[in-house]
Amino acid sequence: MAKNTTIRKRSRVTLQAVADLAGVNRVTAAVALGQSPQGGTRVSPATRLRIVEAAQQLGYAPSAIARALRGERTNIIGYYAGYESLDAHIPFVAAILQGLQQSCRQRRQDLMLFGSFERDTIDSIYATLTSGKIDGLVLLPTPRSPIMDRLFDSHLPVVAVANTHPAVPSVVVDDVAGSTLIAQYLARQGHRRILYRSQEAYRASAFRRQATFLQMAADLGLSVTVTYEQPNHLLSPRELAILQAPLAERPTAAVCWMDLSAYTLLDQCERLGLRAPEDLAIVGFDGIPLRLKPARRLTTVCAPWAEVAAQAVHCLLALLDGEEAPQETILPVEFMVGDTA
Amino acid sequence: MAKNTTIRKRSRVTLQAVADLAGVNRVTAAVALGQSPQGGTRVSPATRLRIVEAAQQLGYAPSAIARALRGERTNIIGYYAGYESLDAHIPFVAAILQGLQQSCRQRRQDLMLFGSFERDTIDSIYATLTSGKIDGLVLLPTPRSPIMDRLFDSHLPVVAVANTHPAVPSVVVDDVAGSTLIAQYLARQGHRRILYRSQEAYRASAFRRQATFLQMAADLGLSVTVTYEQPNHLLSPRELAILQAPLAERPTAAVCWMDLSAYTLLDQCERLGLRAPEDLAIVGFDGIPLRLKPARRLTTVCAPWAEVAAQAVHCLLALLDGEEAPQETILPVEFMVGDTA
DNA sequence: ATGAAAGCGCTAACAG
DNA sequence: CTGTTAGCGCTTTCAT
Repeated sequence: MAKNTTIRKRSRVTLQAVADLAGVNRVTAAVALGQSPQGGTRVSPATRLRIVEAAQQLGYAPSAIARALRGERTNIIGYYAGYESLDAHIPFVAAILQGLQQSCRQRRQDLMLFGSFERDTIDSIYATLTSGKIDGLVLLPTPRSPIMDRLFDSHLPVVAVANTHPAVPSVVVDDVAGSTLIAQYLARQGHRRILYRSQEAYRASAFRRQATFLQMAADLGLSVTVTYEQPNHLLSPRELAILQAPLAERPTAAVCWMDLSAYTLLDQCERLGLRAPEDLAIVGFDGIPLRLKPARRLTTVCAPWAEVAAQAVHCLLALLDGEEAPQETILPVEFMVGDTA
Repeated sequence: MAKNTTIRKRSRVTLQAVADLAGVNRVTAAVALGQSPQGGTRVSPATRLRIVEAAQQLGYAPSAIARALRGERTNIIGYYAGYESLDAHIPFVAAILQGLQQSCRQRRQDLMLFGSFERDTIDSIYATLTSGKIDGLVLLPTPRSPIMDRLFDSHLPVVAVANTHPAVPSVVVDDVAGSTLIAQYLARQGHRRILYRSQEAYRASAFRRQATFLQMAADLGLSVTVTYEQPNHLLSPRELAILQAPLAERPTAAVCWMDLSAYTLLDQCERLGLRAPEDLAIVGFDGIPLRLKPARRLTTVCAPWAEVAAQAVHCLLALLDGEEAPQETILPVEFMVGDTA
């Protein structure tokens, strides 16, 4: 019952075989079948027909590898997100992947995904990335991946997404506008004491959001306390203390640097008996439409992450074609009122 | 202000360059640097050292493309899921991607993702897949992709995940055990009239779940009505009618062929004023732990999809190494009681 | 309109 | 221990 399978060794149908069957030279076949410049004039219609038929009959498929070796271009682009950041369960990641996948297909590029584990050495990752399989890399700069600096010295073209990096062109969302909208909304709702929930590691984007928010809040006369979430998004002792302070001192709203952080806060607040938005208004940042209805519709700033990824692919291809790419592309965001603030 | 970037043309450091610098022949350098069989004995320690230093100095990275052309092996494996089935927002897909990514990294393979649009022709997809960039393919057989049959005629090694396909080895979860557990649980809870929510298109796995459930239900004396969900998982008019029938006729439990379907049902029931589980118990199938707390904790069968993907990679690599692969690998599932049934 | 030559970067097989 | 030869499949350039 347990039937097993082995494979016959793959024997590729080569251009030579097609040429032989059609009775012409390899080159003639190549020109007839490929999308060469002189394709139209070079081969006579009759020969071309013979060649095409031969190819069809043999099931010829050109070898992308040979082409790549010859042409210095693989038409593969890579995505690398640093340690552990390739978890597609995270809506942000899923959106990026979606955008990459679609734009790659549109531009006839193949997409290669690179993950890595903690234990992988920089050298091994660097080697993988620069082995020549990919023409260029879309990169999510993360603080924990010191690979970045190595990469920027290499000759591999790189475009950053979501976080800027001084050394390469990047595609980001309008963190300034997003944070401004949040501050204005909360001020308009009458909030005066705000908790801003940030994160330790330096990320350009998170930093911009925070800096902008603090600036705007100051302008609007809001008082802000900044805390830093723990790695798992859980509440730190300090955050606990702040949230359980006497009513008159306690913040009435919390702004989180990203949605996941906000959802966790929401969850923890429920356990503490704090209702949102009555006891604590909660706002996030990301706003990806979810397949699965989450427990609460978060008030947040919607960022077009898929579009960010798509733009990054376009930039990368521009670079590869020797064109210029803008150092920073900023995509607009939209404020979205949910039921948590 | 708008600084722009172009790239210097990539000029690869070749083996020849390293050899020249070290004052040896290309081949000697190749042997010294590569993981050749005679690596240990062939090159003298002194020469090797010179070569390694030269390589380091020049920043030599071997060309994976050239190796692939030479060795008939790219060490890239592909994943293809048919039209539109590469949406990482779907937890199932995310889990598969996760499993692929991790196992690929472990086995030192690179992972290439193939998506496709409705408008892509079979030929173009087929060409992409068989262009020689990948050594083998992990495939999610879906009813809407007639590419399958073409692929199985090609020489590209394929392993199917989630759904069996007669032509290739496959890795699936234990649909029989899962459906059995569900039927037994519902019977034990005292349910007698069940709605089984299936789907039209033929999927081996969905079919197994349904057939098993019907069989078990019959054995347990449950009466089952089968409906087929609409493409968007929404309720069909017939389903509406059934759910709103008089209390004495109405089913007391609904079993959905997959979680997404169950979540949608849950959502719709709320709107109809049907509470779960009091008015209608709801059970799903998939059970992927979610990052975002969903509105309800679904009662479901947990399937180890990431593990399925990992196993598929192992199978594929076995095939590629000329070994045998089991025609069908079945991974165990686990029944998980949530708060919807 | 077609063919011949050369070479992308690498490595297995055989000399020396 | 090291070098030479040959060729993976393709395409660009030059000659016919």
